[in-house]
Amino acid sequence: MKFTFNQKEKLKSKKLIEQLFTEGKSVSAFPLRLVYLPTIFDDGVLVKTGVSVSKRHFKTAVDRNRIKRLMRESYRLNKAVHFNNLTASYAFMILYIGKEKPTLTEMQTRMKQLFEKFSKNISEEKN
RNA sequence: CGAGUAAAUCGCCUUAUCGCUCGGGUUUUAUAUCUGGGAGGAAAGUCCGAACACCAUAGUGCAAUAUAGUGGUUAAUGGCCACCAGCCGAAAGGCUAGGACAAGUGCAACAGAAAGAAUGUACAGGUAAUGCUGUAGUGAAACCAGGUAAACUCUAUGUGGUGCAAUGCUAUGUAAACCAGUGCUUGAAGGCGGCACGCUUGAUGCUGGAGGGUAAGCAGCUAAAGUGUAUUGGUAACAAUGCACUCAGAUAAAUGAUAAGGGCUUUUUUUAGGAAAAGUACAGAAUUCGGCUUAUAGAUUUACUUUUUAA
RNA sequence: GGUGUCGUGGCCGAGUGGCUAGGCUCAGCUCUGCAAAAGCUGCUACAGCGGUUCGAAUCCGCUCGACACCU
Repeated sequence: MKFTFNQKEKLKSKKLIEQLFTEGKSVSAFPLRLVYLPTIFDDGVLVKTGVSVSKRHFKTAVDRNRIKRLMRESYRLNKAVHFNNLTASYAFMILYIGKEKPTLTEMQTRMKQLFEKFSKNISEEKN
């Protein structure tokens, strides 16, 4: 896996997203929250991910864009380490539930914690 | 110099690494790689005006609604420009929904004799006599006429509706299926701007129930009332002509992240060199334009005013 | 992206341009041995900024916020 995050790796289908929120499970590492659901994709991509920030906590579009960009950036840099040995394929949605504007380093550490929690949950489910 | 007024402009830069997105080329159709482009003055609010698209855009009457000095400007406007008038300011200058109450209807709390079909206080003047006349007092407005239309209204001028989630095409699924009601020339239900008249379409229909599918792609989608500049006409808004340029097109939604260096501002320190710290606004395209309004750290330019105060 | 509706004390909610009703809550007092109930008294409001007007919650404009609808 490379440090990429292009169109194919983004979660775009409206239908899938609705299914994800109704049936999916979640892990959280404040201020992040990951909703996931095992899914099979037609185009052979292992993981599709979307990001989201609430309009309630951040009024202006500039702030929301900034946080989403940081989330995408930290996802891009950290996904290789954690998902290389993933067996099933998943749909992800990462939500920002905090109220303060984060920095990249904060975001990265939280993202790592989130993924560690996630892989722990997965292995427990198998056992 | 300070204080102020008006108009206009800019609103961080450079390099490297890792990414995102659109167009083009090569290779392959999984991709890989090369190359070019990639937020704003307000992209915002959606307050006006248009372009464009659809609604099968006959007509008459009644409603509804917008604007309001005069002239000009424009594709158009409720915008803009010039002039007049009124108000504010010492001035430069700013603000103004700025028609009509002698067409009709309404409204005017409290106070006051009295705010329209009702009557009189004090003082002064005057008379044969009397609110007959003036002043005071109340009030935003008062001696008999007025005020108020961002009150109804009248006058003049104008106005179809819905918005790119418009609209067209393709794909998937089944079902022109089932149940109940209603209707088929004795007319259900629509269309013609809101209502009425009138006109018109009209039956495999319309309404409800239960149930099924999609919620995806393409076009619309960016070369235009375009941008820059010069000249000419016009007091100006603006117009005409010449030359040059091509400048985002995403769709769970790209335009980013990090590092280093440099600008700029403030503070501290230092003896005029520098050093350190902090800060570097408002804010993110979504069919496209012309305005208006609102937010905005800081910087620059031009023109003008100057009562006071200092020189 | 577009269209529309609304904003009055802590909560609900009425209001012709002329002193912003009423109920619930809260606080104090009366009553009680103490509470509850009841009674009396009080507190806190027109989303913000301008304009029209003698006077604005009300009329007009702008701004802010909340909610609903259109695929």
